Amino acid sequence: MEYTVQQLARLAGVSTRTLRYYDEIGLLEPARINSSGYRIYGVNEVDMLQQILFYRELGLALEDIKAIITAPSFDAAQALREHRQKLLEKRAQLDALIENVNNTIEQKEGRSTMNDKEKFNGFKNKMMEENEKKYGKEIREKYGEDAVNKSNAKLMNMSEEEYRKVAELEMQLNETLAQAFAAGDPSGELAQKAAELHKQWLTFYWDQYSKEAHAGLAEMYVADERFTAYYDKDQPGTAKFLRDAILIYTGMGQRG
Amino acid sequence: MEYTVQQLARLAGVSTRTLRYYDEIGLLEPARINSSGYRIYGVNEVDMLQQILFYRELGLALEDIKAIITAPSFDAAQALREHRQKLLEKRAQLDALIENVNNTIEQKEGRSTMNDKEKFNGFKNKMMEENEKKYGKEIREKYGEDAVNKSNAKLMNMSEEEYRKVAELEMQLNETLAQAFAAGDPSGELAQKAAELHKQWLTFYWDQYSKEAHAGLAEMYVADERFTAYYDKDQPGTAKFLRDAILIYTGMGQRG
DNA sequence: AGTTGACCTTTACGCTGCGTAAAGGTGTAT
DNA sequence: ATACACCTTTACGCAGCGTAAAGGTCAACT
Repeated sequence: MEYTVQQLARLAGVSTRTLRYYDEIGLLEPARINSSGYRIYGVNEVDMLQQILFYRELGLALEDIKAIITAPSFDAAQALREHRQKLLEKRAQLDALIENVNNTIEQKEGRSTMNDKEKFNGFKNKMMEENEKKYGKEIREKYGEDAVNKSNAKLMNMSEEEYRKVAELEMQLNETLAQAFAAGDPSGELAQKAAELHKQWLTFYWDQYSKEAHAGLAEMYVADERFTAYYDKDQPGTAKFLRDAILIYTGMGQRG
Repeated sequence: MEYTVQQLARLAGVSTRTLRYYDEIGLLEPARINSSGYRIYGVNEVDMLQQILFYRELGLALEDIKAIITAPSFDAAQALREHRQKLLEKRAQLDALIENVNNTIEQKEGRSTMNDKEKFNGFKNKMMEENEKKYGKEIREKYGEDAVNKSNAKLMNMSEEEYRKVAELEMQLNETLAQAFAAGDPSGELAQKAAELHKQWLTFYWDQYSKEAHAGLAEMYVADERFTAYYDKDQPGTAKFLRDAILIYTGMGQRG
């Protein structure tokens, strides 16, 4: 099989510009050029491109990818380790940045700094935790025997790292939700993103996700005043808004 | 007070190019231009620049900074929250990348990398791990922002080969130290060799070595009982002995 | 044969935040 | 007068393409 730029591009899910660029920098040259000057790629090039895209997804620079795939004796694992080193340093920098930004925001808003536990507790308080478990019981009856037990086990079993992640997810969710609420459209991009974040957040507590259960919980946010109070604490109507967004997200809006 | 570009640049610790660029994009224009076309900055501009650099350190785009500082009614906290959102997303992406890279490395090396637990269990136990991190925090304060982050990154990044090396170094250190302790003289050849080995061992964990930090750690070996307990586990007094040897080795003994 | 319309080509600017010349004017001390 | 430190503007380069612009090619339809 032979392919023109566009055919290969479609096959691999990249743009034709990308392929021309790869040709330009000598990363992936076509098998041959036809009489009209068209780039013609063969099967080998398809394989090469797969490789290239694989490494690209790992975030390697094209120059590094070139070194890896053109020199057969090149130590790819070593290159990856060096790459990982860079990524880790980047993340460390990001962490420091986020810390600073957090502190600045808190300072600007006149709040004091909190430690992890306070953050966690401040977000979702004990009451909400109880509610979550309580709702879990209903899931258990509806969606399987030990879903709740697993959920609890999952919670108890959270490492500090996971703990941090879930707290972070919650922050993201709250922010996105607030912005989405301001925008006003539960089917809008922001609101759907909030629903997505809510799903991700849920998966920390629920062992298995289902659209039905997700939509069910959304309904409870409006039906149960304790949930409502929590989500409405800054902006009244947020719980309802979140429910609508989730119903749209799960596609369960038409049935209830 | 009035300043030329270079004077202001030196004052603020940026390049003159940066100031000209900020002028170019309208982020910070000089108070006036003198008859020769020189940029002249006044006290207001100094204050502005401080603000700009503050936000720049938080990683905001110059365009956003411009919005914040030029529009007095602008909600800086809101901008920061949106910025944080971006940072959090970036970090989530980075985490995913790192995961992928880790998996790829493992696969390529056929299980020759180890996870953190495996790395640590071999030689330093959990307690020492905590201590290392704890001391790391103090380094961070004393010797630079991200020394610790880099240190952790370095550790995560160790290949099996490097891991073996550090384990071997530790064995050598322990043996040499035991012999030196038996000999009794911290300035003696064996003790100094132990100090040297200790230094080499440290460089696996610290991104940059300095005599000051080395001597500081040595002091902590005596000051902090958890360190002491670790080094004294076979022969009481070993921690103290190692400290003395290191102080002599680093030439920092006279100051403490 | 002519004309679409979908494809192909090369050239080149734009994005971010400056670093780094290059080519030339200014200010001041010697 | 000369040297030297300072100032100016203009402009390329960096990574990895997106996005025109200006123009050939190929198959199909009128």
